[in-house]
Amino acid sequence: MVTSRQEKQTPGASEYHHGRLREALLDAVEAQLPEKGPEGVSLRAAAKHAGVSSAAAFRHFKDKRAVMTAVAVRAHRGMAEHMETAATEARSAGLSVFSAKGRAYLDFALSEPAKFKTMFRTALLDETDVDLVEAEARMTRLLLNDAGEDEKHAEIPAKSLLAWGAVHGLAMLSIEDGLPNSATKDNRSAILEALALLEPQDE
Amino acid sequence: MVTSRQEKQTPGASEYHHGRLREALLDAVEAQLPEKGPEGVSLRAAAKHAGVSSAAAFRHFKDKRAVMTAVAVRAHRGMAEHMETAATEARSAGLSVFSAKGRAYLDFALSEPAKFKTMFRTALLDETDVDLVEAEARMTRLLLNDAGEDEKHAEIPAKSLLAWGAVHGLAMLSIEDGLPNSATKDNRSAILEALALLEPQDE
DNA sequence: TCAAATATGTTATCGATGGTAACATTGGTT
DNA sequence: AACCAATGTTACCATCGATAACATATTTGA
Repeated sequence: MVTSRQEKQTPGASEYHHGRLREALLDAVEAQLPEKGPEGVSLRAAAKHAGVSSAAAFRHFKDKRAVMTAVAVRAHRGMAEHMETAATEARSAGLSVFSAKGRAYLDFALSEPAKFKTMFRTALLDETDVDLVEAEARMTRLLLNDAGEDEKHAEIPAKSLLAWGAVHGLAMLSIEDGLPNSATKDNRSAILEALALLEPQDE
Repeated sequence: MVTSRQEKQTPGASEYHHGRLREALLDAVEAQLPEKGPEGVSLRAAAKHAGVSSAAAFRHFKDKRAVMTAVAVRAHRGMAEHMETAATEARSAGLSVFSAKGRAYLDFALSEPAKFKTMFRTALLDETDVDLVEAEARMTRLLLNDAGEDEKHAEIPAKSLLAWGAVHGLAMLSIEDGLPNSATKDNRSAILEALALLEPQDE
């Protein structure tokens, strides 16, 4: 199932240039991700998948780190949209936005574990990349209920930090098989039950 | 600072055999861990560090996975002892064993981040290894306050699961730079404050 | 005791990988 | 039409994990 090079509109046109190699490479890396994991992906395999030579990737990315960073940006954006959708729906349905976000976070982590891991494999990423910084900031805003809008250096409330850590930790433990079998039987519902304890009940 | 091969007692003895190569290799890998990370360690570098040829490692380990598994076992045991010590001290001092364990978990993660990460990089580990299974079970028992002793398939209380996830997630986020600067300024105290919210206050 | 068996080293080599240099082709600009 | 930047190619390198064939030490047991 090798995705052949994207053809130009003009059928007889030369195929020397790919046309959208950058995106094709990112697609190919994402396709490897579930099976190979964030550290196991190969640029050469991605290039071959895109129907292009091994060295071509370096015309679009400085190095492998730049590729992984772009993949992480994609993942961050995908997760943010997933969470924003869930939050909007919950709001208009009069349900808890808090637990909707938590459920969406967990949903994404469990359904796209490799993308989720990639987002946090900082050793593979260029954390100075502006797109990545922006994507991370968007996630942070989402997780903190846009509370920190006043200033960048606002203190994170302990309760928010706790909730953030809990969803993240349970998601991570779940997808890395860090929980014993008893919890793994149906960890999604068990985790949601645990997170429900954090529901901000008007206080 | 290359650690030369361990000498035998008899000075004139042949140096063809190392004597404790297995342990020396694990030491060398651990030494690489902080800088290279769990996925960045090299068996060849470890062998060179131990003063031995590249292929020698495979006389003591089936493959790289077996090496990383042994490192993870060491890390699990180290962390378990750290937590047990903290728990014992808290108990005899009349302090909260719960928060002592949480603090010890966080301590270990923050002071030995690479070892901590290795423990949860399941893609690198052989999870069928008996030593690893045992070490993980010991950690699980510690985290669940030995509550699950009745049976292996006991349900984990939601509160325990929440606390477990929270410490783990906050530790992970902290060492992977997943928290914004505001929380990173002094994340240890901020995290401990967050965890304090979970203190089981007799209820 | 000493010879065979076993354990533990070594060297040579393989295939895959990320990365670079030198060159080729294309398409846009003027 | 001619140039030039963008984007592709081939050839090559060092490093890595892994294996095979061989060398040496240690242990075992007749």
